[in-house]
Amino acid sequence: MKPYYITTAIDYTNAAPHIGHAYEKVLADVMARFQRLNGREVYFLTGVDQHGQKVQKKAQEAGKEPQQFVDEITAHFTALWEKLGVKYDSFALTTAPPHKRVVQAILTRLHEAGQLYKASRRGHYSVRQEQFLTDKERGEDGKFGDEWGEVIELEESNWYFKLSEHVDWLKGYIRSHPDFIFPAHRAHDVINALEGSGGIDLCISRPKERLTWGIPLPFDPDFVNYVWFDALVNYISYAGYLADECGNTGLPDFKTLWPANAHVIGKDILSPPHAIYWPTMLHAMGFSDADIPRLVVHGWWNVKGSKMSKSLGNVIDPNVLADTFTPDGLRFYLMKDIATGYDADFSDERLLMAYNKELGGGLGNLLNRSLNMANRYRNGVVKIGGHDDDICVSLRETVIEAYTAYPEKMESWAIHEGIEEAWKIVTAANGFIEQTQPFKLAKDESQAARLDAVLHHLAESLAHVSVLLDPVMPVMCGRIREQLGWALPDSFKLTDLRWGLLPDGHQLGLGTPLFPRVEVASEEGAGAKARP
RNA sequence: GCUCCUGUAGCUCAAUGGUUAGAGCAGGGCACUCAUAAUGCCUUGGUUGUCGGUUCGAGUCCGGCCGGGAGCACCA
Repeated sequence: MKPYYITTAIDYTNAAPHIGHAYEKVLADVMARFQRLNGREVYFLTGVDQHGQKVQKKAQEAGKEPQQFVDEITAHFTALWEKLGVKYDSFALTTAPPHKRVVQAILTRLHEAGQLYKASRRGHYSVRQEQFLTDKERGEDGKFGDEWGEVIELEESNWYFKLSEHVDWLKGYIRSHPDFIFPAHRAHDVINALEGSGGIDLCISRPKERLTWGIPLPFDPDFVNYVWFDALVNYISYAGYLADECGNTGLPDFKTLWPANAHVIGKDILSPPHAIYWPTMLHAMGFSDADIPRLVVHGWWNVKGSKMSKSLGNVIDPNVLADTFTPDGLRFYLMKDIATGYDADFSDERLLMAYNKELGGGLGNLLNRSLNMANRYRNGVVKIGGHDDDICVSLRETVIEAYTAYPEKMESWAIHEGIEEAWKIVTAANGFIEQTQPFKLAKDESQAARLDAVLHHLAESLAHVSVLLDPVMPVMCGRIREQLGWALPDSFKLTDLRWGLLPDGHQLGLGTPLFPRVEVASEEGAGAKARP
C-alpha cells in the first residue's frame, strides 16, 4: 500500500498563529499518528507560505528584509508545533530554493504548452493600499470607502492561466468523484461556483514594480508569480515532483507518494483555491483523474458565536492554553469538541470541564485509583486467571467493542467518535470499580482471587485506552504506559490489540496524577488563566 | 441579488418515513471511600423554530414564513 500522504494548509506568515492554525495542524497530526499506529507508512507535510504582498508590506513597516521578517514569524509556528507535539515529516517553505525551482519548472512547462498568456486588464486601483480592488471592496453605496484612499482606474498587464479550458473537465470530475471533497456536501458549493462562472482565467502574476517578494516568472522577468500558484505547488514540490529535473535531493519518491490522501484545509480556502485552482492546475500539468488529491475540509472555531478575528479582539492564543491545560489537554479538547468538517464554538468553560472532569476525573483518576489499589493490595503485581465472572466478562466485551469500532471512526475523520469509543472503556472501568468494590474485597481473604481479577482487568483496560488515545494525546498516553510499567512493543499495530496485552506477573508502576486539577480564581471559567 | 446548508433539552449533538424523540456535559438528589472534592446510581429538563401540505403514520418528505450560517473565480 502506498504511504499515507497528508498535508495541511501552509500558513501565511504575516501574523502569529492562533487556535485555528493549531486545530488544523493537530487534526492532521492525529490522523498521521493514527495511520502510523494502524501500520501504514505516513508522510506528513505542513509548512508556511512566506511570499506575497502582505508580507512585503509588513516587513517594510517593521523595517526588515522580507526574508528576515518571515523567518521570525515562521519560528513562532514551528515552536508551537513543537510544543503541541505536531510531528511532521517535512516542513514546506515557499521561499526555499528547491520549491522555487519546481514552481519555475512548472511555469515553464505550462508556458510551453500554451497554458499561459499575457493580457491587459483595467481595474480600480488603490494607491494607498497598492492593490487592485474588486466589487467586494465596494461599500453599501457601491463606492470604495475612505480606507482605500485615492482610487484610480489603471490598466495593467499580467499573465493568466487558462483555467477556463479545464472547467468542464473539473465539473465532470467532481460529479463522478464524490470522495474528492470531505465532507461531501461542500462539493455543492464548488459546482455552484463553477456554474455561475463565465470562462474567467486565473491571474498568476504581479508586475515587479508592485511586488518584488515572489518567484520570478522564468519567461518574463518583469513579473513575479503571485500567491496561490506558488503556494499550492508546495504539495508536490515537497513530495519530490520534478526533483530530478530540478536537481532537488532528499525528497520522497513522487511516484510512490502521490496522490495526497488528504489535503487538510479550512473551509475558507476550499473554493476557489483548492477545489478549483489546484485540480485544474494539476490537470493542465497532465495529471490524470487518478492523481487528483483528496480534500478534507474542516470547520472553524467560533468564539461565543462569532468569528474569531483580530478586530473583535477575541483571538485565542494556543500557547497560553497549552501552558494551562498541557499540550495534550488542549489537543484532547480540540479533537473532542468538534466534528470534522463542521464549526464549533470555542469555550473556556468547556475546555476547563474537559480537562478537569473528563481527563482528570475520568481518565486520570481511573489510572490513579487503579494503580493505587494494585500497589497497596498486591505490590503492583498482576495475577491472571484465578477468577472470572459476568462483571469481568462485561468489561472485556466493552474493551473489545471499543477497539473494534475505533479504527472505522478514525479512518473516516470522525475523531470525536473515535475518542468516544475509547471513553466507553474509561466509563465502564470506573463503573466496574463501583460494582466490584476492590477496596472491600481486599479486606476479605476469601476474595483474594477475585481481587486479582479485578485489578488485572483495570490495568489491562487502561493499557487499551493508552493505545486508542495515543494519536490524540501521545505524551499523556506514554505516561499512562509508564505508570502501567508497560511499553508499546516495537512496530505495534492497532490490529495487534487483543485482550491480554499485559502478561501474568506483570509489574505495574506507581501512580501519580496525570492531569492535576486546574483551579480557576474567578467565575469567568478558564478565561482568568487562559487570557491574562 | 443568486445558490446552498441549518434550526431537536441550558450547552454540544443523535435518531433507514414506523413503539413513549435519545446520549454526553451542565443542574438537582442519593450512595460510596480505592482515588486528583474524585467515582457510581437515580433524576429535572422537549409543543423537534413556525404555519400549512403529502401519508395509515412526519424530527425526518414538500411548500410558505421567521431566525442562524456559508459560498458566489485577479480578494492569500
